[in-house]
Amino acid sequence: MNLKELSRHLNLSQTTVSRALNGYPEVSEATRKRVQEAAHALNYRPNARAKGLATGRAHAIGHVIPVSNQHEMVNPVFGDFIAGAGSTYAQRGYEIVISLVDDSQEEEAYRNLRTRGSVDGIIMHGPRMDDPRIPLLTELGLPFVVHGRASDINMPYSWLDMNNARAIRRATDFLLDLNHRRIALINGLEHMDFAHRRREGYLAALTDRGVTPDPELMRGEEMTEIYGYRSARDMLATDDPPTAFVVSSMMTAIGVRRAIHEIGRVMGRDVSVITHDDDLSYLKNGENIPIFTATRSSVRQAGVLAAEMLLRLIDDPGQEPQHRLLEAELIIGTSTGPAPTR
Amino acid sequence: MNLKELSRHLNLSQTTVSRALNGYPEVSEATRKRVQEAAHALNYRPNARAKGLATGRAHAIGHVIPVSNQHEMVNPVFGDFIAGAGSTYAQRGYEIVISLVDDSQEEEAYRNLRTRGSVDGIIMHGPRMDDPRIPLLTELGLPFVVHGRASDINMPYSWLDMNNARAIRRATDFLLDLNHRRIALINGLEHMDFAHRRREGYLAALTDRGVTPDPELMRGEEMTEIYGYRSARDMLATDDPPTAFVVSSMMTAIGVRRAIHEIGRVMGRDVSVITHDDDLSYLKNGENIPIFTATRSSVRQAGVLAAEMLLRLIDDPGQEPQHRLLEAELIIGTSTGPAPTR
DNA sequence: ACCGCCACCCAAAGCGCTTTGGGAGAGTTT
DNA sequence: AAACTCTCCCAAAGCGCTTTGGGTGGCGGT
Repeated sequence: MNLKELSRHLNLSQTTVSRALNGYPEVSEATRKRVQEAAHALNYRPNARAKGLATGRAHAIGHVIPVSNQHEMVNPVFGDFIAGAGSTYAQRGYEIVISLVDDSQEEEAYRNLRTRGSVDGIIMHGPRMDDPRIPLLTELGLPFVVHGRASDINMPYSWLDMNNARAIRRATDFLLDLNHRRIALINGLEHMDFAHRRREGYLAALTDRGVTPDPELMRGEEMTEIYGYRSARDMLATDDPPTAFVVSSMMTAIGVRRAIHEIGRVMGRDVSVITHDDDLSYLKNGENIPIFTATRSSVRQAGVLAAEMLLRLIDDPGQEPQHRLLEAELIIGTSTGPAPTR
Repeated sequence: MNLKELSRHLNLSQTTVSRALNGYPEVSEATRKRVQEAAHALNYRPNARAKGLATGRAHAIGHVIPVSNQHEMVNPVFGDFIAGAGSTYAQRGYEIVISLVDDSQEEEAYRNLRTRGSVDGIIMHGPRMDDPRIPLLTELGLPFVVHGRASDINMPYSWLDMNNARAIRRATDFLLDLNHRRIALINGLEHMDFAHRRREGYLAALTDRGVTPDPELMRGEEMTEIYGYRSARDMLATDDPPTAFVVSSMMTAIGVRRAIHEIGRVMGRDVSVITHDDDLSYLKNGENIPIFTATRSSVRQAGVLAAEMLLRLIDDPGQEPQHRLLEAELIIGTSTGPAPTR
């Protein structure tokens, strides 16, 4: 059932039917109703491609997610982010187009989305410190919102970020207040902007209290469980082990916990752990009593807000770039306690 | 830059340019080369919508993922599956369109994808026992592949599944061989087909050895960490606690482990745990020595294979429905050991 | 010299929608 | 009654491609 058939069926022109369905005023309410009913009854749905061709709008949003083939990883955070964004899109009738793209050919992917016209806007994931994608997207002229920021880029662009520096700073301060001085940082890959900022927050907290950061206590890798385990195990086996860990993700913190358990220590008593918690749906940080003391910020919510921001940008393109900085909440769990006195 | 401009630039007709670029034989190799070079130089890329309109093919695959709004969960397995499928699509120039859909309006979503013509085929996720989507998709006539199966549906359709029954049966047998008799099953939601089959495998293993299944030792919920923790904690606190757990996901097994630790028991010695492992990229089951004894089957690989199957179906639609049953591998880790003698 | 056959190329129609630029008829002013 | 003004509706062009149905010129065969 297409427009032509429907209009013939109604003894109306395609113009009128199209207008009736799209809410234009040049059609009487009586006919509009008649058209709508017929459309519903005959199960008519406009063809998306034709509509797109005619209007120049794809009614779709592109999410390009970098898949570094060395790691073969897809960020676990992505599922929840997209779920949040998706709920916003759904309300507005937008589709989600996902491109999984090898690091090496990201530029090509973005250009493709642009020139092939498959999307009206893009959400960019996983920005690095000096991310070339930002100037590229700006040049392409396609509306986009960055989930995160890029520290070394100072051209204007729209972003939505969590205050990583402050969150980790608070976390570190929390441990310092508990008299910890040997505090390890189990960070994400530090060419990623969020990880860089977290490190800055960690360092600032330490130096402000006159604690000299120890390179032996700082790591930055892909945030797997194994990585947390390995890092904690190694660090705890040294002569001067950390008494506390600041960890970049729940998944990794679980690995840290495993290492602590393995050597018969008790988390929260012998060794403290504080982690960032993205509030993932399948990995909630406990129920009433949180497992981990954590800085919490819902990535799902970030998805909702980023999508709203992008749709605003698409709706009127003349707008200034928009920004939104989310603050993490500090959740006190049972994984932290005063530094053990020797 | 569009076809018209490009062809004018080359002093050729649109027809010839189009044919040259799409590899039709009616054009001399000399002109073809000339056209290709110009296209590349001028950064020409055909408009996807126009191409789609003309050919009737969207060059996109739809993934409709159910988002039960009661749970507000997006399956963590999804990220890896889509990464696998995406690598296949990328090679063939297909895009991924994702619809996140509330359980209640799934039918509408599928009909939409069909009649709006945004995709050439669909991969269906999370089939339930008697899933109405299968007859619906068959009726719609859109090629589709189910990731999983639906036990109560006996019409033909294409699917790719893991042998859930056998995997869990092997897992249970493994524990029985170690002399465990009080074996708990921490399953997924049992209206999901995979969970149903796992339960069948578990029950078959027990009854074959003359062990009467105890309803107190069987649970089925959304596979979060918390759920694993809570279930194990409760069961271990009873008068006749299980000595072993069969768990449906790594995430949940981690929760089980937490409960075991919490009461000061040692996993693998006091309490055994065997889990299914989807081999998720960010949650690898250890490195050389697996943490958990597990039945392993890569969901990423499943994504690759399902995508290939679907593309075959799209390429020649006259084909019979295809099937593929993957077997899980049994990985021996340190989380299992002989049943403690009282 | 004629015919037929390739090899190459082209004009134009068509995919299913939106949108421009009217146009007919009823009602209102003057 | 003529001149406007609305209100509703329509025909046709256009979005950027593919594809149908030729056309043209060169070559070999008779």
